[in-house]
Amino acid sequence: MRETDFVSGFARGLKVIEAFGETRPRLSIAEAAKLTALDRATVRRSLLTLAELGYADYDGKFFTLTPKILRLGHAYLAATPLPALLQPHLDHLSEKAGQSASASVLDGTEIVYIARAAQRRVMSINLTPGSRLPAYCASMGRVLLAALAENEARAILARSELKQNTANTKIDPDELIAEFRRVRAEGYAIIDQELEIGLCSIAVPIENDRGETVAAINIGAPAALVPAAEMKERYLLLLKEAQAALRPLLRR
Amino acid sequence: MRETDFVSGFARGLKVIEAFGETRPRLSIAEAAKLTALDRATVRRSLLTLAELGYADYDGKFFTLTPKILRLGHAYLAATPLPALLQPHLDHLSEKAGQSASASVLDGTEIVYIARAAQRRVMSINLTPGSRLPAYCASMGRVLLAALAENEARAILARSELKQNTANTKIDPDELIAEFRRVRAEGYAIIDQELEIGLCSIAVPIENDRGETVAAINIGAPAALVPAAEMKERYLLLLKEAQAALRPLLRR
DNA sequence: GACATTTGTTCGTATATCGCACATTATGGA
DNA sequence: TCCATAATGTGCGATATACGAACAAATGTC
Repeated sequence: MRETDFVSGFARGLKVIEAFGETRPRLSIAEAAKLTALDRATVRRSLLTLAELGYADYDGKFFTLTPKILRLGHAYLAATPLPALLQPHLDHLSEKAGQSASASVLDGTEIVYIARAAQRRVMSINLTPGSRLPAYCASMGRVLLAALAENEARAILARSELKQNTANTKIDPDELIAEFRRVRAEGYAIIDQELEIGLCSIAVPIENDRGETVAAINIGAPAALVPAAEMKERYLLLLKEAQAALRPLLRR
Repeated sequence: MRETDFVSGFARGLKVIEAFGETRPRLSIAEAAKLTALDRATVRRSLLTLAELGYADYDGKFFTLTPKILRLGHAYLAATPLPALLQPHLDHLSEKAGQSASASVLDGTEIVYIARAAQRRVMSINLTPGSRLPAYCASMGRVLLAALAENEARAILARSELKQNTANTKIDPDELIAEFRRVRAEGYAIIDQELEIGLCSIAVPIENDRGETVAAINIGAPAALVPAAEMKERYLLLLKEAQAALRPLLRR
């Protein structure tokens, strides 16, 4: 790609959108400039452009995103066949297991939920398509990282903020790499309260007809009801059935 | 706003992202140019920029969006307090009613789902935060349109593609405006299979402490189990309780 | 296999954007 | 109330981008 094939104004604008995050519903021009490390004048132009197009509101002081911004992310969910293909299988899994079932893909150091069939809430946070969790301590993340070449997985771990969420959380890269080997060999990953106390989950990879891992699906359950030791016997077969049913549907 | 406070390169790029839709998971440069009515050279630069930043993949022929694009929409859901405030109430509603409960806001002629507590699937389509439905034939849409000044509501109807989805669908603007008056007077809207055969729903507005309508919540049920005539007596009180509980929480 | 058509890429130039420095307007504390 | 500080708004030169057209490559058609 040549230098001139890059529209820096566009890239800057996207960076500004992403500056709106967790604890930042409203941003002033100066705040957005600090967060993005862009010039104030540039950020101001981007924000005014967003407002002009209806993607943001401006009260003269603060900018807030409008729901119109959801069109951008939704373009992916609507355009990609994967979520729609997975959804009925998640519904079925969720009903059979009586627990929540989800699907996700890898994006950098995080997993991104692309479909979900929820039962009663068990996690403290609300997961919806688009939600993100750190890959290293999530069952689907383990499966997706295990599918990579070992040096790639190690590189992602190196970029991850390995945080001790609970007493169970594994944060030693070597230990994690060893776990990835086990996941590759046995075809599933189980998480026992490494992300949040009280939550267990089991995940398997979803492969296309060439055997390439394109996503992961999981079932999550309260540790009080389903101890980690029972996850495998209760849910692995169900997950494997979905995995087998999906493989021929995923061409290319 | 001055002419030079608008970054057209950014606006063009956003238009390109939105070109990826329902039946268009993969776009060539020429296709994207047609859809956006932009010059091929311009679209090419935007797409290459997206690819460079990891928001799109490029195989030399077609571009596809990557899950990274979900960060943009998710910035809104994470940044806005409304979805998080509504979610526990939707969970409660859903459990009490044994049906799906949702919340949405208005964006142009459409409602946008911002939170949802789903039970068994009843609709043919899968609704998640970010999903859109035409406002004129959805219960939450009726509530949100009814909250506007009548000329504004009429303007939105004029821009809407009023489609006869089922035999029940109301598509006459005057009839719809009359229905909005009833909704304003009585404080709720009921849809009896106007969007899809077999689906009924009832919605109420969510107001902030100043009485401004900021969202709508609803309960949807299969018509076979809950006839439209029973929706009110079964669910209106539950919805009103949630409405009352939320009002003092929504400041500003 | 040659022609017509579509698609992708490159190039020069007119034009719009960027970042800086400065002007102006809010904000907050004594 | 005043001043200090920070935030926002603006004009301008240097620079980067968009446009349209022309060219190259691929695709489809007969």
